[in-house]
Amino acid sequence: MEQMPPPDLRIHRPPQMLRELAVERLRGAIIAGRFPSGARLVERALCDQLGVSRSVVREAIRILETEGLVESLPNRGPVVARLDWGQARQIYDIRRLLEGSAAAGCAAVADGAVKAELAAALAAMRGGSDAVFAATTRFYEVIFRSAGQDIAWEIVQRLNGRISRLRALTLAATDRAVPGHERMARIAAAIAANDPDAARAAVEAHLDEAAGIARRMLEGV
Amino acid sequence: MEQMPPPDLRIHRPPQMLRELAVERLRGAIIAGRFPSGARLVERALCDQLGVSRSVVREAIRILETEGLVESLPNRGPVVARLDWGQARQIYDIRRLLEGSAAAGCAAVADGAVKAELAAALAAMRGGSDAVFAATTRFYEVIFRSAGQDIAWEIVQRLNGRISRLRALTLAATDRAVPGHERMARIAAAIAANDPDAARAAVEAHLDEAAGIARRMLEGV
DNA sequence: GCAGTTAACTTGGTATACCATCATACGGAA
DNA sequence: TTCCGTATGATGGTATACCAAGTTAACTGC
Repeated sequence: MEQMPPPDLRIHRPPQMLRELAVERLRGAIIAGRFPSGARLVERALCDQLGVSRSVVREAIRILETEGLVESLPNRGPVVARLDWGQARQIYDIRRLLEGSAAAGCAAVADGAVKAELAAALAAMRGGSDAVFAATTRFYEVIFRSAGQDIAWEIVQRLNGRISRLRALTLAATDRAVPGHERMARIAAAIAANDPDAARAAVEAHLDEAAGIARRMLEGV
Repeated sequence: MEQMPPPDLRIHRPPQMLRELAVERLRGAIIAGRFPSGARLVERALCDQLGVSRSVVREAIRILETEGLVESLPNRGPVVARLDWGQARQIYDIRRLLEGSAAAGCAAVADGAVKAELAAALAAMRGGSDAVFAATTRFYEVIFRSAGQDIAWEIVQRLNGRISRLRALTLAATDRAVPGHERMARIAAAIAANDPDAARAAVEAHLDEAAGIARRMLEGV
């Protein structure tokens, strides 16, 4: 006999650990530019601002360090990492390889469900910049996961933290939302047509454009 | 007139932080198989074994977590991550992309100094497995750095932590040291000839062979 | 034999204290 | 006045003790 599934009545106490929340807060603040490049991250001050203890702050900083958002100088403590065009170029190059490969792999195996999810993410991109960000993330996650490349997806997400700082400025300066949507629609179309080469080319075109914008912003300064 | 480079007289006080030492010890122990897959990493026990305090152990575990060597279950604590062929395959795929690109980039720009360093690393591979490991690392570091791909090098190093666990078994089982040396010599030759395509092909052949060995080990079980 | 309770252990988190180092500001001597 | 040394404070790094919540396992009573 099939039992009724046990109803999930749990209080849903945040299963997220305090340190994860701290990481997200800090990462968000850095990406949003509330901590400028080179700013010192004073532990005790962060404890007050986040309302957590030093252990949590320190572990969070270690994690952000591995993401390249923070770097610790000996005897000086952590500071917000600087981002120059040399680094951004490398990151775009790596994303070009990884996302291109994932899009090709996804196009090779995409079935109806994958295509529907991509279309849904694309449709969800109407709205505020928060919705755009979430939908974009979802879009790429579907591509990577369906291509069976979870580890590459993790790497790309970590890399994105570093260059997401550019997005804040990009969005503030130019309204790139519409062309971005267009580019992603082209990627989705190539995947819908199960055309790996076209998918890779679309991804690379998208990234080349983004890299160009980043370059103008970072080199112009 | 060329000035003498300023002599480095610094006392060289261990600039390494305790936490870095702990990370290296733990990583080494996991790679060497002293902590089997799935084993729980009890914080207080590690404090005793490493002779450091909980703060250090916890931060070290966070770092190993981002390397994929450890994963933390809520309310259970950290355990040694399991490595299956699905993950290893993904890692080899990513290395194929990144190392292939780096070798091609290196071959495109390599000058005499780079070629000499590669030859030196190759020569240093005579010796115990420690020397082989160090020389191999140095070999790839030269390739990535000379290609201007420091960030990709960091990523590859992090990924390598995960599959280095295989190397311990590989070396124990088969003596792949000699063919490995041969493969790397072919990479160095392609770079010495400034032939990017050949360099990429040599790297990919090397990795395909390594992936094949890993597959037989992980799928056979 | 089995169910329910309890006890021990572990974790995540916090607070606190201590030390070494670095930067700065102050004060005295040439 | 200027320079040097020192006192002081801020900061990071480390260690230790403690608590609440959860898991695990044993134990006990039926």
